[in-house]
Amino acid sequence: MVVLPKKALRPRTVGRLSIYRRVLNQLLENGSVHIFSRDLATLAGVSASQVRQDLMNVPACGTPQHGYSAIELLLSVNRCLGTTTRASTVLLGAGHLGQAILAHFQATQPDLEMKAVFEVDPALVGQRLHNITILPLTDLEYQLRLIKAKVAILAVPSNVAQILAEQLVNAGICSILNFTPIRLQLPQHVYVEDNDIQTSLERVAYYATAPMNQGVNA
Amino acid sequence: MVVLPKKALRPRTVGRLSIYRRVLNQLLENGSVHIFSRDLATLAGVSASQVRQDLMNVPACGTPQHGYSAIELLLSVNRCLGTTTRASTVLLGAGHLGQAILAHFQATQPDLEMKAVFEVDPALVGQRLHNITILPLTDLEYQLRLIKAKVAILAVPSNVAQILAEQLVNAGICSILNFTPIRLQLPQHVYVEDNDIQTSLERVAYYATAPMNQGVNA
DNA sequence: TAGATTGTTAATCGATTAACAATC
DNA sequence: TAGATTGTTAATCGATTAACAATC
Repeated sequence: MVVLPKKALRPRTVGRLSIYRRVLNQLLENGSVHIFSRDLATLAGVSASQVRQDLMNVPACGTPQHGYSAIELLLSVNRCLGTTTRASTVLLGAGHLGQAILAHFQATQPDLEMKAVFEVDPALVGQRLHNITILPLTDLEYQLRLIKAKVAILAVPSNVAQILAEQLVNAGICSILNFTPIRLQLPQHVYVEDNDIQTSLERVAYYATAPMNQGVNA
Repeated sequence: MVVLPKKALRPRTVGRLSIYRRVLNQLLENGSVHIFSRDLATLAGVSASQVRQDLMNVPACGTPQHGYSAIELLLSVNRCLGTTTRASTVLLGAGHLGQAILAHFQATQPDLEMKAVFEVDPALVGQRLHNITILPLTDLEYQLRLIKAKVAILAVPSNVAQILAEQLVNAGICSILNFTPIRLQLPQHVYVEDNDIQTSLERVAYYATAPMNQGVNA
């Protein structure tokens, strides 16, 4: 096991490490002490090769006899994904989807800290949601700078997605989780993750009827 | 342009065709008649090569002078993705996320027809949501067979995800949109699309702080 | 016609899987 | 020790990009 100079992980690797982390937490709750790559693979829905390949980035340290120490591996993955500082986060859009996302925050406590919720609908502005006051979108950029927001979650109507995204970037946001079906046109340095429910729906519709013979599974 | 015997499209291709479809609809609303692969590419956030590669599956028929006819291309994509029959769909879980998904249905009318909503919480059972009565999870399999459900959307707590998924498959479901963070263990013939908000959150968190130098964009 | 674009094939790139020496 | 597993490199697979003849 060789420790390389730290390098950015690929998005898919980060996704799988995040899954391994959850599996490990679950295992520890159930009293497991050690785990083999094969078993971790099964629980995470990937191949054993993939697990070992991913763990090269962590880095992990297993033995042929017991595999990996569950607790050590978990700590190592945490260190790799960087739980040290919780990035300052804002949510745009307090509709059903926005509220569902806030509920996720409550339950899972990711490496993010929700600092503010913004909303156009005047009926919602001023209300409190999970202990966070809903702010108007009018002085968005000022507020973002004030709280030094780094991450934004975009759960607003399509027609305002691009213009709001540009304001976000202007105000220093560097990572966006985009729930709108619009493909945002932004500078390269901004990380954008699209979570497009509309496309997801159309894909399950397609495979409900289409010839799905040759194990085309996701 | 050669018409090949129809073959299942790959998930990513389906996703992009779904995006092209939306872009084309928008263009037609704005009065565009023709479109070049390069412009479609820009609007969809992909390369022109990618667009032409995808359109080989449709198939499309463009000219060097005007590119593609927007309306013909749209119809062709629709035919390819198969809008003919709307697959019978059910939603499991009527929490915030479930309600947000139902709202998407209202707005976008995908190639799915929502037939029933199931929920454990007795307080919600019996209520109506977007004109659909919320049913209890007790006689799930019977109800699914009754309405010949083909697609299921899973928006339930993690701890019941696997057991419910198995019931779904038993009752003839062949395509699942999985919003839980659990990786479902199901037979190969079932298409499962994971839309894991928790992982999405952890990924944007990672790229908010991590070295994100070499255009690692999604 | 001249020139830009299409449809398609070839090349590249990245991600996953297989293989295997080292190891406990 | 014998045997199964790790860490790592090589091979494969699939997806994206580049190239270019055909074309309008």
